[in-house]
Amino acid sequence: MKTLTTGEIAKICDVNLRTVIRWIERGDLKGFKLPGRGNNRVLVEDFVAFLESHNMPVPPEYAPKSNNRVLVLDDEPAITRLISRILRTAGYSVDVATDGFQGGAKLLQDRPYLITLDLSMPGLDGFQVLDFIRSTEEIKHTKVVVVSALSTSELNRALDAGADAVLQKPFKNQELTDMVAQLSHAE
Amino acid sequence: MKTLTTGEIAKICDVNLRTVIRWIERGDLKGFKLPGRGNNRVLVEDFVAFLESHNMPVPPEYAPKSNNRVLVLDDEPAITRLISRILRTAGYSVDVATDGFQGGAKLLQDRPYLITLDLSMPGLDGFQVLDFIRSTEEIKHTKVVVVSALSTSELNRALDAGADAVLQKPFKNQELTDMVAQLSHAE
DNA sequence: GTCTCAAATGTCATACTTGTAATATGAAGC
DNA sequence: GCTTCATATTACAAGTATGACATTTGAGAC
Repeated sequence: MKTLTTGEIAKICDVNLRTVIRWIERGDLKGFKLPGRGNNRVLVEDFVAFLESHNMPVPPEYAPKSNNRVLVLDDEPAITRLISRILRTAGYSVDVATDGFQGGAKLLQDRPYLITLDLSMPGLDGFQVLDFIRSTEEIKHTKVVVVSALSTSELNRALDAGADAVLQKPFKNQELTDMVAQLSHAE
Repeated sequence: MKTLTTGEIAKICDVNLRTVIRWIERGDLKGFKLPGRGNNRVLVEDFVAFLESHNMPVPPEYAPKSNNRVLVLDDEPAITRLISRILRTAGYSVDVATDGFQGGAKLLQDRPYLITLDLSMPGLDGFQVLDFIRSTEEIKHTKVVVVSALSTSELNRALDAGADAVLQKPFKNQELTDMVAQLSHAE
């Protein structure tokens, strides 16, 4: 549970420490007090919410949605290695899940900006996964890139089911990076 | 009777260990000393009371929670229906996941108190799931009941891997409810 | 433009809290 | 026995809250 002190916030916002305390007292910034003399602490998430609600710049290290966090979900290690190498080289922060359980857990735990999804994993229906993602509030905004060797008509079905993009195997490195880059710059 | 060390509390509150000791010395935080060198210990309930009385954030894993939320993970609808009917009748609030992705996602989304886990789901290695749960901070405290038709030796392996209890199929209704009840009242 | 006023923010001194570093000692594991 | 790790202790450094007061900022009014 990472917290910030008034001094740290003062430096980040380039204001006086006294001012930060007043923000907290006034209720503009949510915080709490330590038992001792009542030193203030602010949860990082509350601080970021404060910054955003006032259109203040959010320092990159606290930006929650750095558009470059990607989760690769595929059961074949050869594929995950390939994709993660390509995307890492392109500057993305890549995490890998090799089964459905890890995939679902990491998606909700880390909230990556984008996920690459194999449509045909053993014991896992890709369309069902797509549907679950789109109907779950916490992750419905996740960009989904379907990577599959299935036919074009199946891939179109994936687009209908809510995929943001599809990539037919085999693919060229640049096709993948272009696609991910486009989705990352979308908003 | 779960207790916390000063180091653990320091991490949770994001303060220095020295500070935690001062809180205890000053009487802000109720604790007691072990005989040896006088290492401090704090009851979880006292710690939570301390947090609440100072309006400090309480980490979800210590928040007073209803011990009756259960997630059933199994790919066979017949099994999920059976288990969820039994547990619902026994008064538990039951959610169901029929594939690994849903299982992982719902575990991290809803943080149920207990999960029933099928060891042999298609495309999903139950031992790997167990390992993932035990090594992921947010959910490592989840009670895991393995339900399987596998041999006793495999079930023992599951216990070694971190399962809190195992249930060999076929089982009687009461075996399941007894087991879940025992784990729910464990702490 | 500039005057005025009010609100917000900065400055400073003081007292208290918390962090840091080094060291010593018990706890836990082998 | 030994090693490794976490914790307690000490003394000191650094950070923070508070109050009183100064300064800046922005919005009207003229």
